[in-house]
Amino acid sequence: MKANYSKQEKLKSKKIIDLLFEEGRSVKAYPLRMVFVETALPEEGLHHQTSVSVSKRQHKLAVSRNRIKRLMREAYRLEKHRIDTKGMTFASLILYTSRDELSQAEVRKAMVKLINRFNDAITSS
RNA sequence: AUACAAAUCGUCUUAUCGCUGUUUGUUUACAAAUGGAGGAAAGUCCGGACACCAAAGGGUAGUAUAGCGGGUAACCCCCGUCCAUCGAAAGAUGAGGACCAGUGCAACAGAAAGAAUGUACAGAUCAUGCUGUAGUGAAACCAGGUAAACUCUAUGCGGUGCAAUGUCAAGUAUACCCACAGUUAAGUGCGACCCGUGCGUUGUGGGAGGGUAGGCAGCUAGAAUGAUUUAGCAAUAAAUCAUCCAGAUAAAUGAUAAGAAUUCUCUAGGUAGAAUACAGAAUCCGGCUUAUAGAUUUGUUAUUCAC
RNA sequence: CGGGUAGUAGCUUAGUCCGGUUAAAGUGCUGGUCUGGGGGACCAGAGAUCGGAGGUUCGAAUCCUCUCUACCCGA
Repeated sequence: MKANYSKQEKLKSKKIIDLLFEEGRSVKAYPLRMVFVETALPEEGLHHQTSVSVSKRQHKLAVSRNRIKRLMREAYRLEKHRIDTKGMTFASLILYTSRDELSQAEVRKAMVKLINRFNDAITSS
């Protein structure tokens, strides 16, 4: 699998995002938190759509929010081959919960941990 | 050495892996080529362009501006200049029209602060607040002061904003629109009020559509940028030549590695370590205001030293 | 993109429109008295240069300009 993260893989539907906050389950790996739900996706041939989010309350400057989101996207791009959806389709949203700005290495390490816990969570259910 | 003014830059290079606009080629997802944040993109404080709202009405109210002259598409902007205040100077700052149109206001002190009146001393006088000085106060004998007090004068301002607006496809209830004919009472649109003006309710005929989630246009070639010349004290304008320089939409512009540059710290051979500001386009321009590590250039002021 | 509200003792509010003598009140805090002690009541006291900067004025919490923070509303 190629290590890219293009427009088609981003979660954009407002309805699915509302569904996530109502019915989604979550796994955590500091400083990240992933909310996910099993649902049908608008794009054909994809097993997983995701999106990233940073709280405006915790990071007031647009510059720092942009930087954190870029780091999260980069980490997801490099590590998404670890995701195993077992043939089901999932939508998810990754949230950043820390007030501090971390380095790329730390975010990537957390992303690996997060994806492993996600795999465990959907296997056990 | 010090201070003042004006202007500029505000990390760079290479490799690998990605994101995104456009073009081309295969083909419907890849490949190649080529673009991809700022001086403030910010605050949203002013002024416009553009679009729609009945035709873009009249008056009142409201609101903004305020020496004089010029610049500009326009301005609460910019330039020149006079005056006032601050500074040793260069220079900086200024909502700087009118209290002989009217109304109001002035704590404390003071005889008296506005249909005013009278203390002490001296002088003058037939006599007297008649004259001067003192005293209170920010302002005191006069038809004073105060308009960032109401107000007056002059000038400007219709409203809403690209989620404007147009268009395409999907699709369902009669709440929508147009034309004609009759009706003029309530009501309602035109930012507020008054005037004025449009609509109205019924019938006939025709067109089509609310809400929801989308695609496309608007959407970036412009009061554009750079250079030169000319006019002008200047702001700025004109001419010629050259250039194309972000268009995302749950929202691109990034990550890693190596090297270089600048600054600081330790040590004094040079190595080692740390840091590199403020901050991220969302219709587009012209300003203002605020944030900003550090670096550079030009001009000017007074003092000292040297020649 | 557009519009609005608030900021004053530790906390909650007056005063701001229409400038003036010591910025007012409740609660909380500190000390004292009453009680064997606590609670409670009573008495006394401290605590603010009015979010920040500049301007107008003789004088500014109040008027004007800029700015910061928090919150709300509309499309």
